[in-house]
Amino acid sequence: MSRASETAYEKIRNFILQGEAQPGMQLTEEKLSDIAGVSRTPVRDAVQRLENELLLVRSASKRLSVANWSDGEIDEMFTLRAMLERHAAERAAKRMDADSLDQLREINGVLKSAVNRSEPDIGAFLNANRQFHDLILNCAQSPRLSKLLPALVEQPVVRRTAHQYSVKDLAQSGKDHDELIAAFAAQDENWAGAIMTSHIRRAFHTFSETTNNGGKR
Amino acid sequence: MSRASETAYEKIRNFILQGEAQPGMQLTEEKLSDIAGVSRTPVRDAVQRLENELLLVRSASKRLSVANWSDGEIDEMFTLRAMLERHAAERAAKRMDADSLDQLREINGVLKSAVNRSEPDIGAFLNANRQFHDLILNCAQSPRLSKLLPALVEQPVVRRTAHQYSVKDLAQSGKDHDELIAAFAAQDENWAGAIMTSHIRRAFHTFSETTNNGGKR
DNA sequence: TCACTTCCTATTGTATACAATTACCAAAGG
DNA sequence: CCTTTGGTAATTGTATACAATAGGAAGTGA
Repeated sequence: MSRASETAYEKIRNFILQGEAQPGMQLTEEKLSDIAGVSRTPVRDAVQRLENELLLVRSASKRLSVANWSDGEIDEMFTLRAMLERHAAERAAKRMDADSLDQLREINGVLKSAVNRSEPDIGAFLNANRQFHDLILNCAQSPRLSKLLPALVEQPVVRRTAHQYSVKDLAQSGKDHDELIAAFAAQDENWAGAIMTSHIRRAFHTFSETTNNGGKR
Repeated sequence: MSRASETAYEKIRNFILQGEAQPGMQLTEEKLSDIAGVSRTPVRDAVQRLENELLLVRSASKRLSVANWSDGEIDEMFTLRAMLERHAAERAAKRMDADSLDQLREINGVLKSAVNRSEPDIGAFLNANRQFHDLILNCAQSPRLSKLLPALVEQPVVRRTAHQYSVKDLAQSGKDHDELIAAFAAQDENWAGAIMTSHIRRAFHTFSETTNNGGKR
């Protein structure tokens, strides 16, 4: 995307995710253009994107506010994400080529080395994890899916959990990826789909525990 | 949404769906603002929405063009739609109240009366059908789902099939709705989900036949 | 005190002018 | 004949001014 529009998106997004904005907080386009340092025009572009990702919501009278997720809605989000990522994994398993497999292995290596050290590097972990899932999504070769999924991934979760992962959770993620790679190598779509499903379920479980929302499904 | 922005959305959408625009055709924001009769500002809003629905696509250099779906992509769209609508039906089955049930019955009545006449009223049928599915989506009470699904429904299909439905297909749709209503009344989520899945599959099959794309899955 | 009306203000929506980017084409050089 | 390079026109991106609309506070009457 264009420069101002993109920086607006990123700055507003960080503003929301990294704690400066309270859920439910009212915002105006002008405040956001101050934050982003650009005029309202690109801000409006960014806002529309963030509305699609449901990070921002508009009241009946067009007023903007920061989304405020209920536990039930977060649960639902993980459920949908599990459905769609499973589907992506299934498609990817049928379409995976040797090059992509190698890349997956490499990314997974980075991910593990970020975890296997005295002080795990959460940033590097999250980054590699994202790359891993993005690559699978690409291999699925579905433009629709590529539009739908990113709006579901990560966002409302990052702020609350980024510094709360346990080493055990991080290690489990690496193991899941190992299994996924094996499933892709075997071109076994059912296996890949099943692993992906439980992978996301685990992510939800981790989320529920670290945020003490009861972990009910 | 706002007036100009909304009319722009509708006019451009009609322009695409009702045959004036060829798939792959290049467009400019200025042409679109001529079509819509408003300035570029609201047009850009509308374009962003239509990009999300994948009716418009942007080339690497930001040029706009009308989407051109391959058979495989349309297939994929129906698959995703089936997944999400099934999920919506399952949730709706657990949350359906007496009022909504009555409304569903009423809408279904309208739908059938649009079909059971010497000259079926396709417009009325499509309208009632849409209302039916929208109501189910509302009952599912999932903001995420309500964002994701509408971008998948109907669009790239309407133009090619609107006047091609057979009376048999239309009648089958009414029967599916009967079964869905029964499943909702019984609050049987598995039943509702199963019916919805085959309902969408049938829609895809009908689509494939009437467009002679081979109907391969 | 409560409801209702009426302003004023804050906020969003739209148009337009201008800046920046990109494509297109023609001319030059190999 | 092909490729490259420059310039120009077309197109998208951004800022700003203004219009329209919604919210809220102050005032009025019962």
